[in-house]
Amino acid sequence: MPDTKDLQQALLGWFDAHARTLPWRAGAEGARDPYRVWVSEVLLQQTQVARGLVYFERFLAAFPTVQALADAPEADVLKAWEGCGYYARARNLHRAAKRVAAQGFPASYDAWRALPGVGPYTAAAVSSLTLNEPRAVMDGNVRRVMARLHAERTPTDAWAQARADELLDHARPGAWNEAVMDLGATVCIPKAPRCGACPVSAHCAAFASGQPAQYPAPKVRAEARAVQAVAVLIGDAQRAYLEVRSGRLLGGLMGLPMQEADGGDVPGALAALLARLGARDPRPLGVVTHGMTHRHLTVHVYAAHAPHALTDTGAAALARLDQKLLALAEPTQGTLFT
DNA sequence: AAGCCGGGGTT
DNA sequence: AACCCAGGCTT
Repeated sequence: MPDTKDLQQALLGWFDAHARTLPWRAGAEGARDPYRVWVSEVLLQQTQVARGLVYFERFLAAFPTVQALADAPEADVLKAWEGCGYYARARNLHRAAKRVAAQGFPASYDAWRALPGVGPYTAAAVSSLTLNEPRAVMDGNVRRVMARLHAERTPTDAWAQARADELLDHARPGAWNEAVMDLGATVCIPKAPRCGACPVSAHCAAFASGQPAQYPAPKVRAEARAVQAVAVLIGDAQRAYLEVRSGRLLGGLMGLPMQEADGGDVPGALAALLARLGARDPRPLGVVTHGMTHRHLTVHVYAAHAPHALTDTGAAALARLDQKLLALAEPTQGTLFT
């Protein structure tokens, strides 16, 4: 591509003037603190920067070093991750920290890629930012920027990675990667790109087309499945019987006993759940709806009695779903507005 | 290649 | 309420 040098110079010049100041960007370019960069990149998978900032500070306060993380019980790690979602990220980060604490930080892209929870994106980010290794990151921001530069409506992963590889500035790979992602996050945004503020609009085929937001075409998404379930509260909002969730959904976190209602058979699911718990005297508390990417949960919550040990709910790592379920049990303090 | 895994923001 | 966003792992 003839104008690659111009494009690189324009974008890096913009980045040098407008880079976001973020707590994981401390340290020399190409030689950043690997622990902070790694934690931030895992945290920022599927999480926007504004929200990631809160979790980053909380996580670093709880586990200031990779050794501290490796030494912590998994329950403590999940507690620090509570509410952030995709909890496999936290469990993989914890497993990987044990390896890093024993063997030292990986010294290459390939070594990073071998850690659990580190895929092509995270390995490229960490190896470029901390080792100055020339690896082009490819995430949602980069895919969108590449699609627009080339006016490509349907960029595949392989195509976008190849375009990112072509443009990578090998002299400053870390800064380049941050620059492309900052551009995608703050200027080349999905809905209404701010082309007037873009340092590379002169190189952009989508801008030239006059319809930059048409690139890339929106992805077809699977419809969320509606799921009915019942949950049983034994105890109250502060102390309740909690189970460790197993399986893929919210696995590893604590939560109220819950039972999916196959075919929408809520009474049947309630009966089955009460029988499993040896619980009696069910009393309806309310209904909670909770959206997750691939399903829309409607949970019918009942209070009941059973001889089970109660747990301090404030100390357990709970998903947002369970925080909503427990909120139904809060004592009614509603005299102010009645 | 396709489906699964949370949660929050915007409209 | 409906829609948008999105990396890694599993199958």
